[in-house]
Amino acid sequence: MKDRTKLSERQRNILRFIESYIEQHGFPPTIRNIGAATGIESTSVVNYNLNKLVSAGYLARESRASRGLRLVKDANGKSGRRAQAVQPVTSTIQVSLAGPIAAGQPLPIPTDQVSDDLIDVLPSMLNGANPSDVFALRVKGDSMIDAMIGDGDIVLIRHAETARDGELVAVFLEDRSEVTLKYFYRDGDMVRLQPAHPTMQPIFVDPKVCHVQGRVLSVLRLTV
Amino acid sequence: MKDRTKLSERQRNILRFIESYIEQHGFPPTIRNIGAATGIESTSVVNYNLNKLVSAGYLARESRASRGLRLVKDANGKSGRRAQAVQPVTSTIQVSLAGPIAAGQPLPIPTDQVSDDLIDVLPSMLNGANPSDVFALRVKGDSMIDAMIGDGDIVLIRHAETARDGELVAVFLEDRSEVTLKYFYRDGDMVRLQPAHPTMQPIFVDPKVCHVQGRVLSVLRLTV
DNA sequence: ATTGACGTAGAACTACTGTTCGTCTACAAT
DNA sequence: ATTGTAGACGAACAGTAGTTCTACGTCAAT
Repeated sequence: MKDRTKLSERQRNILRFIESYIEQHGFPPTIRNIGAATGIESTSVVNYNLNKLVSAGYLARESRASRGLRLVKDANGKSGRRAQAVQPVTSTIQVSLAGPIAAGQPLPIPTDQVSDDLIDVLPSMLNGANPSDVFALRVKGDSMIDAMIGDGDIVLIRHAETARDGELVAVFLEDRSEVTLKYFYRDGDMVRLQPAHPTMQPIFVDPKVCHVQGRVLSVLRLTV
Repeated sequence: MKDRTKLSERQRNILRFIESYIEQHGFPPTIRNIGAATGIESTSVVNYNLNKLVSAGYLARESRASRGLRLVKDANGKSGRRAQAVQPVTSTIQVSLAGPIAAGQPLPIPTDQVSDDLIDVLPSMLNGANPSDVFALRVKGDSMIDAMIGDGDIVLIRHAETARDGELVAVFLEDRSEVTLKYFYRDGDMVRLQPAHPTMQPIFVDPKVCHVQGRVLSVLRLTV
């Protein structure tokens, strides 16, 4: 672990100032704020020392973002966090959380509503999908239990009209007029919808009456 | 006290976004950040709503300072929110991802190993648990399918020796010498372990031979 | 003496970001 | 129909703030 004594006087001052500034204001200072407070005339010098502090593991910076500073360790070297050199500053993505799935009702189109609940998800849960194509659905009831999805689970779905074999999709079945989540397979001229539970029988339907609404990217369950 | 219902949907979204942004980044978002996240095209509209939030007592702004925002009350109207400065807040929490569950093998103790895989999770998935008590487990095989947990799922578990009724726990069963995930209930002198699937029968075991390893906080599934 | 690493300066440059302003719509009151 | 208000939009503007570049001095190693 880096020793605090390796920091120069200036760097300690800077660190101390950032801490107190954040405490006072609720947001970090600018480079020029720091300079003024620590008697450094040149912004480049502040910048230089800031970068030093980053290397030493005390700070994280967001490039080009004004006030893009974050304390990682305090001036006493306490971090409470592990090695932390590569702490990925992963940002989360907000996707709209549509109301509970109601049987017999097609899934909502996410691009329309802007005003419903939002949840944060990790980019990794989107599997590379465009965030704007993705929406979340809170599952109500146990009708999806065959797909190992239970009451209260949140599923992330990427809008799609088509599906490939083996994908877990949300499909609207005309004859039952309901939406369910099933594994999708083409089987000759028909579509086979396979529940996850091995003891359950698959459903065979005509592609004409089976409308794929989207593909399930991931499932989130908080067992509260 | 101002009523939260006086805020428009947009304003609530904005507030929520600011909160999560600060939590993620350690500093507040810009007006344009907010707009992008809440679907507002115009900076002036964001500015307008920001001022509304200030009047409503949810925010404080520092004029002309970029990212000059500070939360005064959170979106639920709760103030007393600690100034949120000194503690570096990281967006995601890293928990160690232990190897696959192997039957007959007690769960590993997370505090020991430092060097195994880490995964990022959202703080919200920890349900307030202390991150250092939490570890992740990748489930192998379909033995947990009764608990709606399938092959490849990742479960977040908080270490615990005891459990309360209704909690989904990881238990080590001496007589079978295996670890499984089941819903935990005390039933007289015995412990009833209830599978999630309604058609499955519960297991009754003696508390002496049933060791709770931890409580499942959440389940994560990426349907790749 | 020469070199190179390190810290410091100053200033110019570019980008980022808050502010302002004219315009537009919807809706209720006049 | 007219007016007023709240909310929204987009573009332009100006102030703010990070980055880069050149230069200078110190100090230890060569």
